Amino acid sequence: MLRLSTKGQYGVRAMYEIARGYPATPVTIKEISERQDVSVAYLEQILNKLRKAGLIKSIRGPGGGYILNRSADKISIASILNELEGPVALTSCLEPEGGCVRIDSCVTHLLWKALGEQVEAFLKTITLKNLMAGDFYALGGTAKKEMRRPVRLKPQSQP
Amino acid sequence: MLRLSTKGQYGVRAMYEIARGYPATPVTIKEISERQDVSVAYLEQILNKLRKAGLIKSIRGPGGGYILNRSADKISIASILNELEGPVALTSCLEPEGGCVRIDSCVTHLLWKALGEQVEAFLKTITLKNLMAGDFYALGGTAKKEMRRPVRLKPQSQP
DNA sequence: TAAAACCCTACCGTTTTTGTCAAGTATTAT
DNA sequence: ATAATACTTGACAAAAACGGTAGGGTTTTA
Repeated sequence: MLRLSTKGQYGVRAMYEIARGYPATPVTIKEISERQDVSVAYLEQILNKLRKAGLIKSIRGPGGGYILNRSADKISIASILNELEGPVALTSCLEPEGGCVRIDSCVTHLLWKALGEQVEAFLKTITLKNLMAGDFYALGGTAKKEMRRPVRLKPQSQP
Repeated sequence: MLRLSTKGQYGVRAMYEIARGYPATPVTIKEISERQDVSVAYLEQILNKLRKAGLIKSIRGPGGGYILNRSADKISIASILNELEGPVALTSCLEPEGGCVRIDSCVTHLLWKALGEQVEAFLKTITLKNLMAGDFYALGGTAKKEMRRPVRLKPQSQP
């Protein structure tokens, strides 16, 4: 469940490559394509969106390519995915346009909302810099035990 | 991004209705259908899976219906969604069968893995009982501020 | 002025989702 | 017994989303 589209995945990986050239070296689509094994045409679509969103800027002509529009520690994974896949909205009710007729009677509404916020908060915390530095690996290792109870509910009355 | 399928959504809502009858009153598909506004035929598919998974059991014949197989505080949202949508796997790499060729070189692999674990942990914490009791609303209200930093990364060196 | 490189939009095959339909089988109240 | 209730199962189909491809631009610079 909860699959991330390839667009989002490729987008983050592309941003990673672009970040590696920052601030001096523009990275071409072709280079990204080769390093991350994604077609040029598909990358064009993805990078176009990211450029319009102001996350990267492009330099045309020979010697051109893409560079970050701000430093890597100022670009969160959330901001990348938001542009490519829209905001986290686990149900159609929670989409910006809304449109849920039964919010009041819907028991699960707040559940999905809370989960969405949890995810968004997580992704906001992590930046391209984290991804590059690999201070990320802590999550898979030492922090694992901690991660087993990341939720703050009122204490449950369970024996 | 990250849409939950209707099967998962309806499944949780159906379980909620069944939980309301626990332990004395079997709840019929028709009742669930009316209360949650989901077609009987579709519910049949969903409840079938949940029954095979041992979350509920069915009682046939007149007066029959579905009842929980164990108490509501022993059934997590995660267990429901897992049966209906499979485990959280944000990328195909992370599916049980695996199949990722480039794990070593994939910078984002651990990121998606960590996020998936975060989500799963969240859903495991919340039970049908929480959903019914509404001690859930804390998440939308008071706990909101807390939820803005649910991630435990090593402190980032950001000024 | 030509090559490098980005820019844009349309389209299309496949898969997944979201169900419906039809024909069962089991159980029990009467 | 038997009719009514209710679950069980598998096939199938419309519609949406996904995952790209194709092919034509435009801009910049060596």
